[in-house]
Amino acid sequence: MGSATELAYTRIRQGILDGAHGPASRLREEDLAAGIGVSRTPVREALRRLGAEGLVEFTPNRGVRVVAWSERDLQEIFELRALLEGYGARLAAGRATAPALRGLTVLAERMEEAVRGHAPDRLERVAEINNRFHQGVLAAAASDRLVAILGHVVQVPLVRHTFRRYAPRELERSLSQHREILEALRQGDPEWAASAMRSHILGARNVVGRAPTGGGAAAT
Amino acid sequence: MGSATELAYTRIRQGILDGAHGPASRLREEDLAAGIGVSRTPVREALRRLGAEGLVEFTPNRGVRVVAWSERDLQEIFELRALLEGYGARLAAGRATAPALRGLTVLAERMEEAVRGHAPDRLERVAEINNRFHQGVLAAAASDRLVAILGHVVQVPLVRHTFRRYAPRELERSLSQHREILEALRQGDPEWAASAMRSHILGARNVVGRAPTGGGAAAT
DNA sequence: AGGGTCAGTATTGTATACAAGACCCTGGCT
DNA sequence: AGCCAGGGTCTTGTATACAATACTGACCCT
Repeated sequence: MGSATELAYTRIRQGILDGAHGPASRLREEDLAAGIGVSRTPVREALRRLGAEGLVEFTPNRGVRVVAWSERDLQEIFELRALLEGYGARLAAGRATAPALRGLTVLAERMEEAVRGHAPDRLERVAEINNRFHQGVLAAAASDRLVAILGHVVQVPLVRHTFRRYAPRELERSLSQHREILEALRQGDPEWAASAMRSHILGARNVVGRAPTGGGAAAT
Repeated sequence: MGSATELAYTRIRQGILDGAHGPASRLREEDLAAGIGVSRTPVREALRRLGAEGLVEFTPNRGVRVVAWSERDLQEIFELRALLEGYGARLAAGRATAPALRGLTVLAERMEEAVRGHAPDRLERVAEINNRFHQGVLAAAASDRLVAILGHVVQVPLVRHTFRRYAPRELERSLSQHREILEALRQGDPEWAASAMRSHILGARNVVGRAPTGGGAAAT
C-alpha cells in the first residue's frame, strides 16, 4: 500500500470530500505535494486520476480546480442514478445470495437505529450506512462495469450536498423504501426491485434543489 | 495538439484501436516513449488516463496491459449501452433541434449509400458513420454527463470486435432502425425513440458472441 | 489618465536521474 | 534430478532539475 501515488490520491480525494478543498477551489501541485510529503510526480498522477473520475477539472497550463456542481448537474446525476441503480436492483433481484441479503438486512436495521438514535454524529452515521446499503445492492448485481460507471456518477461530495435536506418524514420514507427494496430482492422480483429503487432515488432528487431544512440526514 | 501528453494519449489510444497493441499485450513505457518521441513522463500520464477510461489495466510494479474483453464483458457492455443510449434517445426526443435532426438525416442517408456501395473500405466507412450517428443522437440529448459515461462504456475496440459480424439482412435491419429512431425524434416521441434505440442495440448484442460471418459491417 | 506592452514571477509541463521492486537465470544443495 | 536461494537485470515508481507558458505589475506611450 505504501505507494506514494496511492497516498496522494487518497489524501486529495479525502480533502475534497470533507470540504478541505471546497468547490471551484484551485489546487496547486506544489502545495499538495508539500502537504502530503511526496514529490509533485505522484501528486500529478493522482490529480490525473481524479480528473478522469470527474472530481476535478483540468485547464491546460492553468492547473486544476475542484469541480463545482450546478443545479442542472445535480438533476442529471440523480436521473442517471435512478436509471443505473434501478438497473442494478433489477439484476440483484436475480442474483443476490443469501449472505448478501443478510448483510443488507443488517444495514437496513442499523440505519433505522441510527435515525432514531440521538447521537450528535447521527447524520454522518446515517449517510455512511445508507451509502453502504446502496453499495451492497450494487455488489449483489455482480456487474463490475456497473460499479465502475456508478463510481463516476455518484460522487461523494454530492452526498454532502444532499446532507441535512431531508425532513423527518422524508427520512422515514427513505427507511421504508430500503425495506421495500430489500423485500423485493428477497422475493427475487426484478421489476419490483427496480421500481422501488427508482422511486427511492427520484424522491431524493426532489429533495435536492431545495433549501436545507436542518431536520434530517442525507439518505439517497 | 502541442502537448506531449496529449500526443502520447492519442498515439497510444490509436495503437490500441487499430490493433497495433493487441488485447492483453503488455505496454512498456520506455518503448512507447521512444516510439512517440517523448519522455516517459507524458507516457505515464497518458497511460493513467487510458486506465481510468478502461482501455488498459494496471498492475502495480508490473506495468500496463491492454484490456481483453470476455464474452460476459461484451454482454454487459451492450446491456448498459441499451440502457444508457435508450435514455439518451428519450431525452433527445424532447430536445433535438432542427439542425441536429438534419445532421442525423444526412448521416442516415450516407450510411445507406455506404452499405449499398462497393468500395473496398465499405465496412470501415459504415462503422464510422454509424458511430457518428450514435454520437449525434447522444449530442442531441444534451447531457454532458451521459456523454462522459458512455465514453467509458462503449470502447471503440469493441466496434472492431463487432466488425464483420453482421449478415446482410441484419445490416439492412440496422439501417431501418436508424430511420425509425430518426422518425421518433422528429415526432418528438420519447418512448418510441427510447424503445427503438433499445431494440437497435439489443439486436447488436445478439450478433456479438457469434462467429464472424464476413458478410457485413459493424453497425451498432 | 487610460491602455497596452514588456519584463518578472509563479506554476505547470517535460525530461532525466535515481531508487525500489519484480522477474529470470544460474549455481549450489538435498 | 529437482528445488530453493541469491544475484543480476529489467521495468516501474519517485524525485528533482529544467523548459515553457500564463499571470502580475509597472512603466511608457498615446
